[in-house]
Amino acid sequence: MSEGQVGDSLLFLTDEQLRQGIEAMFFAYRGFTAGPDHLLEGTGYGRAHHRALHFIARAPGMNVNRLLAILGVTKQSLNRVLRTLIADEMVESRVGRADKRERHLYLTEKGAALEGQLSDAQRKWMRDAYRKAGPDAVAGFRQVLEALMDSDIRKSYNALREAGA
Amino acid sequence: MSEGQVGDSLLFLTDEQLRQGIEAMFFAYRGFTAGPDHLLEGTGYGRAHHRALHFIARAPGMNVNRLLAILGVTKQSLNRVLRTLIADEMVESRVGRADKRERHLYLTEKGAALEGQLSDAQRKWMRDAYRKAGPDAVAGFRQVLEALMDSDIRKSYNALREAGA
DNA sequence: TTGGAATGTCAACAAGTCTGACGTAGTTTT
DNA sequence: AAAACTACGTCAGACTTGTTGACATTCCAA
Repeated sequence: MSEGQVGDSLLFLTDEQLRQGIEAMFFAYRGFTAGPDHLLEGTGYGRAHHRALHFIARAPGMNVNRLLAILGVTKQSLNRVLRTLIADEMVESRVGRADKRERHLYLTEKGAALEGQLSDAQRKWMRDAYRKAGPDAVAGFRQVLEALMDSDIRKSYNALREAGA
Repeated sequence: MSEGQVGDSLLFLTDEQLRQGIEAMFFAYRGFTAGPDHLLEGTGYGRAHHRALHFIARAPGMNVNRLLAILGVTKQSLNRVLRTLIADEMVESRVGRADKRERHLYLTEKGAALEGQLSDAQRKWMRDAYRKAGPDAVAGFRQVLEALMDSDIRKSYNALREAGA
């Protein structure tokens, strides 16, 4: 692509700067997921289970379709994860009252305990990074992340923000 | 971004703020990888191949062990990827001059062309996000990402930065 | 009431990761 | 020179997580 070295105020957009950003994103994502991944080692659960638990905790009563859209996987893929979580009594699936086709998802006590453990580890990692970088850096971080999202995904993200805030 | 309330300098460390950061990271990573993933659809290659191509492009002549450490996978896993890339003449593996046990990796013209395509797509996505967020946000973004890395990984990251700059 | 759409489940398969064991060539140590 | 170690490749087997295809149930609207 070779944006060529433009002028001063755009100099941070050289290919080299962009490449560094790409690599930073790659490496940071590893650090970001390492804690929960490690906690789940040998439990029979993996990252997919963590994600499901996270969003069910975040928006209890959510139906499967909604969760599907958030996670961006096929329903079959999610179903396998959900099946084991339900069998292990981590998640409860209740038939919808208004529409009986729907299944609404809730964490059990056991599920909430596990989710809390994973969440704590990940939040701690995130908090330490935030502290190191400082509040202004955090604001910028969030701005760039939001700009990196696909526009459809950004809708899910904002819906969750509003629900959670 | 609308950090909402805030005001005092520590409010950004509430659990809710941290959860939003975690979700933003998750969703942003998806947007970040979607371009190359889509380009590779139906080519027989996947994200693993992209990563290998990226780092070989970044530091040509790198040996297998070094690449292994950067990617954080086992040699068996990397080997499968590398085997197909070499068979398809995307990557060339040359016996080391000083130490003949080592294999040094280079992109062929064909490999460089493919890597360029993938890289262009990802840089374009990154550039657009950077433009939307602005230079100050980018600086903060990079600071937080660096703080999110595991310390071992940060060494690889910085080694690449020095090599590339 | 009947047919289509939405929701969710079951089954089979593919990609990519892992561990473990082994082979070969080259290097270093003794 | 022999022994030990290192770098790399490969085979085999397993697991997680993603995919498509087929199917059952439920709802809604023509």
